[in-house]
This record gives sequence, C-alpha cells and structure tokens, in this order.
Amino acid sequence: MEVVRPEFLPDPDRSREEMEDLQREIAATASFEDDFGFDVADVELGESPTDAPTAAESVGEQVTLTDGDAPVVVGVDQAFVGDDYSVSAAVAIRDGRVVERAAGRAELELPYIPGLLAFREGDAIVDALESLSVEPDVLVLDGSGRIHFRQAGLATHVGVLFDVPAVGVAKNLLCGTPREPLDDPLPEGARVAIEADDSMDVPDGTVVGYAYQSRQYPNPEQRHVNPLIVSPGHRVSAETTVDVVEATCTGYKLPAPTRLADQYADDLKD
DNA sequence: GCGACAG
DNA sequence: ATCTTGTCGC
Repeated sequence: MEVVRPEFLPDPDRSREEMEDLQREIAATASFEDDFGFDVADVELGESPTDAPTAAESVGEQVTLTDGDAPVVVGVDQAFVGDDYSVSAAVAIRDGRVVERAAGRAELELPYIPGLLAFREGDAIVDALESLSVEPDVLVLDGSGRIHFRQAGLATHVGVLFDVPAVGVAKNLLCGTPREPLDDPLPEGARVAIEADDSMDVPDGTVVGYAYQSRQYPNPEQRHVNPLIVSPGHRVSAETTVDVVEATCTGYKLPAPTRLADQYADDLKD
C-alpha cells in the first residue's frame, strides 16, 4: 500500500513541539466515524486454538469459498533488536487465513516517550506496510488510537498516513477515565466506555474508546485476565472498533492478527 | 514540585 | 518493548 499523506510521516528528527503540532493536525484530519466499505459480520474468525472447525462450519453453514469478498484484516506489531533498530511485521488475514506477510525495519532514533510512540516505531511500520501488496480493509495496530492526549495515537497516525480504516489495541490505558472501575474482574464480552479527562484535547466525557474483556477465566475471583483497551484509529467509530476487535479475538486475549504479527516480528529478530 | 504515562 | 523457568489455576 501507499502513503497518501507524506506530510504526516513521523520524522523522528523533529522537535518535541513539532511532533505535538503534527499530532494535532493528524487528529484534525482523522475521522472517528464509520467510513469503510465492508460488513464487520463478514470478518471471519481467525485460526482456532485447536483443529476445531470454524464457528461457521460448526453451525453447519456453508463455507463460502470465493475469495475476494471477505474483508482483509491486517495485524501490525513490532519487536526490537537491542537499542539499535526495530522490526515491524504485518500479517494480512482473510477468511481466517493468512494471505500475506510483510516485514519492515528502521533505526531507532528516539527513546520510548509516552504520547510520541508513533515517532519511535512509525518508520518501521511504514516500511512494512509499503511492501504489502494486498489492500487492507482495516489495520489492527498495537497501541492507542484516539485514547491519546492529542487524539493522535499510533493507530490514528498510521491510519491517516495511508487513509485506511484502523483500530488501536493496547494492553494498558494511556489516559482517559473508565466509566466503571476496571479493578474488579469483568465478565467475558464486557465493554466499559473510556471517557476523555482533562489530560486530553477533547471535551471531558467524550467516549474515546472502550475497555473490552475479550477473554476471562471461569473463576475470575482466583485468577483473572485484564481487559484490552481499544480505540478508533481512523474511519472507525469507538463502538465499531470493539466489534472489529471482538470479531478477531478467537479464544485468546489478543486478536488473531495481532498474535500472528507478534510472532512473525519475533521470528524476524533472528 | 509531584504524579502519570501505549510500546 | 526486553531480560527469563517454573508454576499456579483453569
């Protein structure tokens, strides 16, 4: 795929103030409403934990063998080789099958700075996505989208760069306030809205994402799983973001596209 | 000044 | 993110 907003490339040589200004521009360009051409219900479940038949098969529905109509979901994740460079892996999935994998790499020029993650990892991600030949219907990135001080987290930055629908999936909350406390274990499937607080650029109370309990143990009192923190990147609403993530979480905490990109990135290290 | 902060 | 084995509980 191709960068369509090169003026938004995450140049790590900019000053911190320039980076933040760029993020405000990106947020102003981003759309946090549904604007894509596929049906979330057509996102086929990824590979199952076992050799069990897919959900559709076990219900006895006829599996459509025609390729090309099911949405292409692309998971993106990074791994690091010391402090020198990062590798980015993009794994494209359609109908629960891997249809393409792409790799990218870039020198690390910045330390990790909360709020500026895209300037540390962006180059490698762009490198990987530029070498991807299929056109993704939606990207699943590791990190925040709209849950960000200036509404321009990694998922928003990358989504706007390529003008492609994108969602962010994080394991921890960067900012914002959950409508309900997340301390106690949530039941599987639970969704808790994340509202903007005064550390953010948006009016207080704006729903900028959700905590989503993709998986939970039968007895959460003794051992429980933390919820995912999901937020829209670009061209997807907060609610639809959860729908997309839910459709790709197949028996594990993390979405299948993310897990596959994660393991591919690890392989790229050696 | 202190705390809080995706990966 | 990364350095790393076993271990507890489903």
